Amino acid sequence: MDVVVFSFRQAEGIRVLLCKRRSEPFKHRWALPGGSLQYDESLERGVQRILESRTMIKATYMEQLHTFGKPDRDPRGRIISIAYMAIAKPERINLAEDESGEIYWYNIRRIPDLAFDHRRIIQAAIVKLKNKIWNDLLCFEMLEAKFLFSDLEILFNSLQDKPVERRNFRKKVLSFGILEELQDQIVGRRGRPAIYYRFNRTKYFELRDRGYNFYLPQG
Amino acid sequence: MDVVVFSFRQAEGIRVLLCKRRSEPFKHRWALPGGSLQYDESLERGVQRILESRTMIKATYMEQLHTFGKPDRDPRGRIISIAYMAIAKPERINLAEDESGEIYWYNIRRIPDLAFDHRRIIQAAIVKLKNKIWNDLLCFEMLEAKFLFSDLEILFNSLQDKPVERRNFRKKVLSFGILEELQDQIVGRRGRPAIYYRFNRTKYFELRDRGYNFYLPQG
DNA sequence: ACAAAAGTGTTCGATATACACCCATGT
DNA sequence: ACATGGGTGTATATCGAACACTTTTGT
Repeated sequence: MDVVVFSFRQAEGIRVLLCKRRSEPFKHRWALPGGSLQYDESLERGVQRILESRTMIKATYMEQLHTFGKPDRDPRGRIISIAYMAIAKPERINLAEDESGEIYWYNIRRIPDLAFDHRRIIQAAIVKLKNKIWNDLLCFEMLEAKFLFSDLEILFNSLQDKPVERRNFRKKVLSFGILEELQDQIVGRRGRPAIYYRFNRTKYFELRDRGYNFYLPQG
Repeated sequence: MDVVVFSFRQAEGIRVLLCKRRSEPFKHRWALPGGSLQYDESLERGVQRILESRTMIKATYMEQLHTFGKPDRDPRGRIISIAYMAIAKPERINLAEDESGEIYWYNIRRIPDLAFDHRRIIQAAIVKLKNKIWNDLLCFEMLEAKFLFSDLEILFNSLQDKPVERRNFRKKVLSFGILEELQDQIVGRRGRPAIYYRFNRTKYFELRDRGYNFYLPQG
């Protein structure tokens, strides 16, 4: 199994977690965190176990991506990879200072050469992430509990070429009625202070279950 | 691997191909066509081979659905199923006269008790089919080369409770510019004769590649 | 005062929605 | 003639697209 773990911070953009391989094949190449499923664990538990044992990072969201099974995808023989897509909150990111370590968060626009077919897997995960963010508001899984509207804006912008139109974007997102404005303001920065928002998950699920459509235009 | 094969005919609606199991476990229960992947074949080829050997039916469209891996999903032990969704054209359907045979097309609203977790797999496939039909016009994969607008209408109606509004539906679908009106008319039926249409796949792909959005409203 | 970032309203065009009658054939 | 299924047009409401200036703070 392999996992594509994404995280987001305003300063760094969207990043993917990679591990440097310690053994052949592709020794010293960067690769997705991965490993073998144990006999009696579910797929989800297996992915969690592998991720945590390899990287000490816990995913806050996880979903099956695709199963990759080309006969020649692994030089060791017939190995099928059930790939998962996951999201980790930025507060969990405190390892890996630079690329010289064993683990590193790479910006999705600057992925190095990877082992196996892992580049393809990441591409597939990015496509899925995009869809989920635009259609299912998965964006809120990528933000901290309190966030600024500019965080959201930058998150969306890091997934497409043309930036969103701020006024329309704001209007539409707020119209869903799933954000709570906090009294808190961010200070100590230049410019007008921004308002913090919180995601109301309960309301979101309520609407979702009633078939409400969270599609965001201008994607 | 297991396959959920769908087909459609105006008279019968959307149906799923099921096989009666010949061996334990779940002997004599209905189940999805399935089998084991061979060492050196790709997932797609494996599914095709299994489907054809079990049922003599060739799928005209195929796509990976999901991998099901609960530890207890198979009483024989840890068996993971990579499930595919497929579509067969109605002209391929000429076996299986009734439910007493080995193979039968069951209407998706009248699925019997199934072996393993196959009911879940079918549910997942139906959700995916719905999405694909509404957003990617997968509907045309389910129709014959020549078809009537009423075929389309009935196909859409068999996936949702409220019927589509005929005038709006027609207007929207025609606005995509991917249908060609044929000179042919259907005869020998009561009522005003209907016009045959043909799907222009080339135009469809052209538009698709330019990011055209084939979303159909009122879903 | 100025630079930097946050916030806001309106107009216009496109498209989804709602709705009811006429048409062409077989019987 | 009538029953059956096929085909069509228009008016209204909603929503997406486009667009530029004001506000509030730090320096």
